[in-house]
Amino acid sequence: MLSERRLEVLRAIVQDYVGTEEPVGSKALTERHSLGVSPATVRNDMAALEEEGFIAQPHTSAGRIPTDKGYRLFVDKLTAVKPMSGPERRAIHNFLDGAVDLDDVVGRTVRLLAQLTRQVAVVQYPSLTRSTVRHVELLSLAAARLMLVLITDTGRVEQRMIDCPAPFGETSLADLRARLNSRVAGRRFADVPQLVQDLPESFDAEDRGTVSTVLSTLLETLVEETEERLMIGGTANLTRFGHDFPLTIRPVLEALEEQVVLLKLLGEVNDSGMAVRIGHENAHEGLNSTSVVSVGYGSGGEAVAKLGVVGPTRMDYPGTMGAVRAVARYVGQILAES
Amino acid sequence: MLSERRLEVLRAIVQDYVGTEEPVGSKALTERHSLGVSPATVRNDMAALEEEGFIAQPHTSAGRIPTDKGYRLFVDKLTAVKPMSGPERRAIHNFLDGAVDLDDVVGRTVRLLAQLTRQVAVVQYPSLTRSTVRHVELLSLAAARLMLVLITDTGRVEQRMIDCPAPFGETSLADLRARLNSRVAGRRFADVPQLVQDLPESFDAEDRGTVSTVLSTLLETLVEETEERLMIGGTANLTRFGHDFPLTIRPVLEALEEQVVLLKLLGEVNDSGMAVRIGHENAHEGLNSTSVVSVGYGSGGEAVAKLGVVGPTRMDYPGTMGAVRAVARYVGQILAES
DNA sequence: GGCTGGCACTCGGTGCGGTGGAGTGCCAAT
DNA sequence: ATTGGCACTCCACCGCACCGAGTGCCAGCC
Repeated sequence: MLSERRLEVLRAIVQDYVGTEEPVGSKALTERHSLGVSPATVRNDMAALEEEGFIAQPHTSAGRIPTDKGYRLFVDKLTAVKPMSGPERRAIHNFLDGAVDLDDVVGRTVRLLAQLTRQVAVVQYPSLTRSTVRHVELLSLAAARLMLVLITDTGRVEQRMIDCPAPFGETSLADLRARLNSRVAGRRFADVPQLVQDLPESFDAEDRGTVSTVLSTLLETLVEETEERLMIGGTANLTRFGHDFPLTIRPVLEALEEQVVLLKLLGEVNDSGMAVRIGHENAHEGLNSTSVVSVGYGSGGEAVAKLGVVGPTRMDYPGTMGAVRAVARYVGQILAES
Repeated sequence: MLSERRLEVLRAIVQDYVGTEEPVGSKALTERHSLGVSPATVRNDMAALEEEGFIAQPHTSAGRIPTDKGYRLFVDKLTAVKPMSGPERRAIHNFLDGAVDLDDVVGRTVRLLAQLTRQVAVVQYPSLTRSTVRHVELLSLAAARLMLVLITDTGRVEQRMIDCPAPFGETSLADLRARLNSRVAGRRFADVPQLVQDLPESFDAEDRGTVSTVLSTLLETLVEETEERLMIGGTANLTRFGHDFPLTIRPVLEALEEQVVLLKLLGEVNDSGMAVRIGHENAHEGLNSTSVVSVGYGSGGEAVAKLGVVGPTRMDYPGTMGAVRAVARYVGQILAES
């Protein structure tokens, strides 16, 4: 195992490198941190750290930079989430509090997160399958044309057009609406399919076709929308990194445009409720030089969606994690209130 | 006025520069285009064009590049919109046809446009004020809690929570819903305010407060949402330009994140229904080295929103304009069908 | 054994002068 | 009005030397 001081050296290297964006040498380290030892000693420690794969040098006779493995150790053992200050927390709350609807909440969250972390922010809309149904509405638009509107407890609304196989009377419509709602209101979307399974049977033969159509549209909606929506922002922050970066920025922007990739990115969340993926830990190779900090958020105790930040592996992990956690917490509150 | 041949030279310069991204010289021009004159003659023409401000040289003894004014002349007089080929048109239609709801239509449109033009695509959601009301729905969520849902003929849906000053009975609710719809359904959103003005008066005193609250929420929604929503995509395409571009790309990304700027960007549309803003013609200075091609689209004859493309001034104008026009046309069709 | 100062070495970054080539402007001739 | 010829300009590229930060290693010291 590495000695205490060597870990301290690694921590110092990470901190300095994050700050300066330049490889850090032994002399600079001893000057900026009171390690109580000479540069020569630090050099020995660095050699050991390099041997173990925590740091690397871009070329002989340059300073060291942390490897993905080094950042991993730093995040896991050498640092703690940095909490937001009181004023910051208030500002977050105030900013989110003015939102008028779900789109607005998500939009504000993205902007806020991008601004706080000065990185790219990604916010997933509250998922349907993990939400509960607040209300199902059926509107008659024309003789054989219906509109289905789904409303979740998180304020999300989905709608679909339905062409009925046969005209559907206003009373049948009211009937279906009432029965649907009594069965599914307040229940989780995931449970809807089995809750409505036997519904067509209780209708007259002539209406049964339409009822089935409506139900299958409803179920389709649940499936399609499991492919979640999300919003991103702060892409301009990408330009703050590496001066080399046509090469760096291109694949990142490309990855950010693919919903599927992004959703995977937010990925699983660990014990403490927060996930940090560093460099090559991200499956998508365009993101091999970025890190992702993500966390679930929700109106109640349970997570209904995720949000996170994408930035260079060389990022301020404690600060970023603090901001992400704080924002998630307040978004949850806002959703619960609405 | 400039002679015919000089215009021809300008056209050749624009085409070559767009293709090669490098300043074009007199010799290269005569080789790649059959102008029927010698390089020396072309040099004279170039000197004249430069005198008039249509082209410029980055430095003495380099080739010429078109100025904004040069592109302007090119777009206005020297070229025509390039129509899409049959297969391309079919592909566009097929791609858009699979959309399940408005978000999906807009999302697909953005991706399509970005891919066709290989530039940044911007698509505005159909505006509320220029749409007509399909239906207004009022749902009772709790004793004194309502949800207002607005549905437009373009498939857009807006919802708002309403806290009532007093409990509101189911019959009153049905009454209000019916009266509201009979007044506004099929009418333009812009006309709604005056159509509902006298509605509270026809209700009992006890319900009047709630009715007013509902109406004011409705009107607020119209106002807030006049601040339109939009979607952008294809930002990765920005990296294809100028190798110099931390400086170039940064302000563009920043501008793209500001809704307000973007909406202004789509701007007015000229006679032919298409607007082209070149370089400094864009008010926002981050976009001084980009051009914007925009056009209105709509389900009927009338435009309900706009879409467009943002790219370098050095872009393929005929092709881009063709793609933008074609996409707008097909999106209009899709919206009309739904 | 671990820490330190000293020292030779490596290697990327920077500044400089020379060269080549593309492109221009001008002019005299057609 | 067009053209070929010609001198000139200036950027891009190349090789070179130099500088300095940083390293690895070693001998000495605690």
